[in-house]
Amino acid sequence: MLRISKLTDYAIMVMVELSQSRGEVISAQALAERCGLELPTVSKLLKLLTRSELVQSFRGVNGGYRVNRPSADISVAEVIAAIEGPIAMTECSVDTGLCQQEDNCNLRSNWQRISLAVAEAMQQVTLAEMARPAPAVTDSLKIATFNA
Amino acid sequence: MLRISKLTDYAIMVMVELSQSRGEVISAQALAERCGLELPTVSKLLKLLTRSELVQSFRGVNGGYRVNRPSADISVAEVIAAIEGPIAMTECSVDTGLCQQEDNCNLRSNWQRISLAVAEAMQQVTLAEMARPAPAVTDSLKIATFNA
DNA sequence: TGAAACAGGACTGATATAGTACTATTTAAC
DNA sequence: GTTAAATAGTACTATATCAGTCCTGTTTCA
Repeated sequence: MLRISKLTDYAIMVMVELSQSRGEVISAQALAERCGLELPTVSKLLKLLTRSELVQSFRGVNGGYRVNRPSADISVAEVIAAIEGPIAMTECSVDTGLCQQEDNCNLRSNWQRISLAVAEAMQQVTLAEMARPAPAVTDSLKIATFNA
Repeated sequence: MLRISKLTDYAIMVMVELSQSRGEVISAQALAERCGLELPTVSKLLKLLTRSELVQSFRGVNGGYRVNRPSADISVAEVIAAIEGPIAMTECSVDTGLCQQEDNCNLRSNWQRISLAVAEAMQQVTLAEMARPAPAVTDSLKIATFNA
């Protein structure tokens, strides 16, 4: 169903929560409680988010996590990439040898193009926007025509 | 990584192949050979595609499958939906009770909005386009700003 | 009547995801 | 210095999904 994983969904929740207390250092425990998630799960996410430098960690007593950038500067795409890796729709012809028309298989380049469009869409949605209610449907993200 | 399943990838291959012989009835066996896929796999896909009325099936000797609509009228979104079900990014608050801020949880509506945008993007890409090489990157699918 | 082909469902194995646990390291406070 | 709080890293397990296969039944043409 073309969906992101539960963990990524959680990660957005955690990031939104964290970025609403920007500058403040918050422990994984506190975040878990605020988000209604399990501590081990939240810890796992925060480790990944730290590696991608979306959050900064502080060890020791009174340690925790903090976002540095304002939430309007952090895109959903960044969070997805931190948890799931690069956004791509298919491995398509990665494991080829299958497709007999390999040479004139145009699917691959088209999939890449679609992936790019989706990635761009995600890049334009910030955590600040995720924290607010979505505007009316008529204001939805719009996709320009695919045709050149 | 936000990807469609292998089966959906295969389904696009099969549909592109089928729609290049529009009007002609082609057996699952023949399609499997042309696409370099296993017969059982292709059969499975064709059954799903038939249920979604993307293709028409004919039983008995000399039976097979056929697309009725021209490839320019069939979108990638339709094929994805036939195999994977509706396009949606998250179940988000489907299994809630987790999120303590349920009432003012704005994530859900935003995810729906993003899903809608992605679905629209897929709706604009036709099988005819998938069969051709992708235009230059500068002509990529573009997503208009998320902001109202 | 027999063979070709699809329909439907069930089953199995592989892979990915989700969740958990354990050990090590860091840091502040007393 | 010792202790407790907290993150870092890694490994493990269970579950769910996905991919692939197979079997039985039905339809249709020759």
